[in-house]
Amino acid sequence: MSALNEQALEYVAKYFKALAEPMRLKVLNALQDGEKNVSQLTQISGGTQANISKHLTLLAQYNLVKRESRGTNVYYKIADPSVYELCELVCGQIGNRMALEEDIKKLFTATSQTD
Amino acid sequence: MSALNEQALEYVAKYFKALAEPMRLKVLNALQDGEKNVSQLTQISGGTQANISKHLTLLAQYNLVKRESRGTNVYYKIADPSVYELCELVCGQIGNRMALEEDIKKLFTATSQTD
DNA sequence: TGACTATATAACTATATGGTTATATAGTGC
DNA sequence: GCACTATATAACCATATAGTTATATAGTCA
Repeated sequence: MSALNEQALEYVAKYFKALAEPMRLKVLNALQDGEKNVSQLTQISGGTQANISKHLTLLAQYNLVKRESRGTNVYYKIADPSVYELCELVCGQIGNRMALEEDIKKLFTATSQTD
Repeated sequence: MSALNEQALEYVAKYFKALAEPMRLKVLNALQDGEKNVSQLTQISGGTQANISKHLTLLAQYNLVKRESRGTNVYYKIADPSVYELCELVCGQIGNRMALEEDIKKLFTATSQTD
């Protein structure tokens, strides 16, 4: 990272920003076991159709998911599973190091190792 | 990540959010070769003192950096070097997969492997 | 064609936040 | 105490964005 210039930093920041939203993480989470269409993702995530569609559009813009229309449905899938490595790393860091408060610690130590 | 609940997702999202800002990445970048005080970081980053101080406060809240006062100076250092793994992963992903535009590709392939 | 379903988008609101300027706080040395 | 330096914070503005509602678009099937 040492030689990254301004423009590159902005790109990296934007990438992190795409992941910095609970609903988008939820969607990515739901896509772990394979592609799903918008209706399915809407139901799983508990959001509204419009909102999920917006998030999916954003995720697709950052190439985090791939879009494929089939009939009237649009299926989305993870573009690169290495995105989950990021989440694992973050969960690990939070679980191990950031858990100053006990209740937060519990959230992660109990659940983050199950993938 | 599969079993993460709402609260955990929010925490992960917040963590990503802490990294989703060019100036903060710049500061973290500047801390790669060891601790620095606020004045140094202000100069390196090119921001204002108040702004850098705000970013540092936020980074400290998320335990991304550690704070240590010595005299009138306050020194900050990376709390856990594994944060750079995240950046590496992201740089790799952007460089390899997200580089739809050639000019963006160049930003990363030329510079991101130098750490 | 028309009814129906699935998805995307536009317009809007409310909230969060990055940056700035000015000021407060705190340590050092006289 | 006073001057000086370093850092943090408060108040403010401008912008970005998550979510909502309503509507548009597009595919399917009768």
